[in-house]
Amino acid sequence: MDHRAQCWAQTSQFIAQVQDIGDEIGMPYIAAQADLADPNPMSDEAGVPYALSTFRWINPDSEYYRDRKLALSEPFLNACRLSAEPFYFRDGQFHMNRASHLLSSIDCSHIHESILSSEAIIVPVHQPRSMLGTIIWCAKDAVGVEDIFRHHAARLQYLAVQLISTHNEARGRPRNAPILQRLTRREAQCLRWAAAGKTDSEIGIILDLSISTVRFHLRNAASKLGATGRTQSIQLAAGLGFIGAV
Amino acid sequence: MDHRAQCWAQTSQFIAQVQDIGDEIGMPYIAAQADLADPNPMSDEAGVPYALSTFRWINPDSEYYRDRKLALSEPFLNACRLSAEPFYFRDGQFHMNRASHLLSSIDCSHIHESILSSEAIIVPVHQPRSMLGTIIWCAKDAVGVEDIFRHHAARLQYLAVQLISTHNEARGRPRNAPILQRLTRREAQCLRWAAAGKTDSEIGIILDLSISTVRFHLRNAASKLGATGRTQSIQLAAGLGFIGAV
DNA sequence: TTATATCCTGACATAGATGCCAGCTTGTTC
DNA sequence: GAACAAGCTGGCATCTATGTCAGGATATAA
Repeated sequence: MDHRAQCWAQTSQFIAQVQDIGDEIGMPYIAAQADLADPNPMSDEAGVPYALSTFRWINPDSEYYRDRKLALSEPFLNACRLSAEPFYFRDGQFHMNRASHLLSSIDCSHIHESILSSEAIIVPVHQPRSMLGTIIWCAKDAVGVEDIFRHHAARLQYLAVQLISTHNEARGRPRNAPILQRLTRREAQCLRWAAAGKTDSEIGIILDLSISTVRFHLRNAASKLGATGRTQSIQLAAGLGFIGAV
Repeated sequence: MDHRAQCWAQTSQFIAQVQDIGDEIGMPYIAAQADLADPNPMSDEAGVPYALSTFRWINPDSEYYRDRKLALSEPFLNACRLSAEPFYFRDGQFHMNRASHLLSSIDCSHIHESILSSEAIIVPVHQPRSMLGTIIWCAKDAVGVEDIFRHHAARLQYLAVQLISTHNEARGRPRNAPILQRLTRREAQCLRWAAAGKTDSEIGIILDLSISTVRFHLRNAASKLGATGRTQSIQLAAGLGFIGAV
């Protein structure tokens, strides 16, 4: 058995575990997406959505997984974009194990109309190369999600990360980079300011370099990253963590 | 007590937990960095590095945290860039709970010279907005990291994510976005191809649109993201998971 | 019907990025 | 001293992106 097939086999084991743990904790309705930017549902090797083959949903008749706005309700997705931690949904709000304002700005007022669930545990999965996925465990009625979350968040998160990582490796997407050359200090600095939208001449002023030098460093950085042009450099460097926070 | 102070207080609790669990599992030497792109060590509210105030290191005299190449040995960092899952280091190689080729291309031949540890558990923490952090638990001598990893990886990962998230919220970095407008299908498509380094006219050919239309969508996307210019749009969209995999 | 959102297209001028050429300094190693 | 790497700078021609103006098509919901 070659490696890809092995990854697919491992993936279906993780899929089963995800459903099992959902049944165990009383939140058996599950939505999963390895890449939120992908309009297609997350599917197995044969192209069958896991939502068909394994995962159950609150309303079994709805092809919820085809309309991602319904399944992975927009506020849930946006919350995933902003949080690295797992969190849960109850009483129309997001919560986690600590006091946080990260998710307080998200408008949840229309969730109940689109997702027929009162309580849910959401695990965002931020991945290399700027890929973002999520797994959501839902309950139909109130099951005391706060306690469930406190006891199982760590397991759920680790399982979610493993499933999505394995699934991605099986799909060969994102493509794994063969080499990783070291970026010099100057190259990283120029990239960071370029990502902030600065022009070459602005970067030159900021770092006290001439335009030519800024161009020199950006060119070298692009070549090390295997990128063609500034935008792709930014995309690759950001996805590998070379750029960092604003 | 205001929210930021609360986050700082919570952060030091997590810091203590990280050291405690390290002692408990027999891997008490710890290196942490919330943002790999930040040349400064991870520090508390007063600016004192956690490496000074709390964490221990194998050689207490070395100011290892000042030289990140030494502390967070280059191959460790590069492995973090490529993996969303926690993994461990033993016998000069990286391993995880499953068969994976993700980290096999990384050259580890010079690790023993720079990091005086034979075994380590590495938890990469991929965060929103393209920030990447890590926490590394090390042992001086062999302690059977394989079993430790199998039993504690989930706890370690959840703790690492919580610590780094709280620390970032305390620092107010990355800045939390107030609003998140929905990107339309076309806007997302144009962004994706722009991130791949395509020019407006190339995107037009790919999506069968005129250059004007491509420009129209990219302009709208930039305005929704609060970005000025194409490069910043890419950086923001990538960091929020709108672009996805190659 | 009237909004509203999404989507589509064109023209023009200016600023910026890119490809290509060349040369310079500084420090290290042999 | 010679050879080498890393960093730094300039000029020039061309392509690309951006700002600003204009117009219209289609569909869905109130």
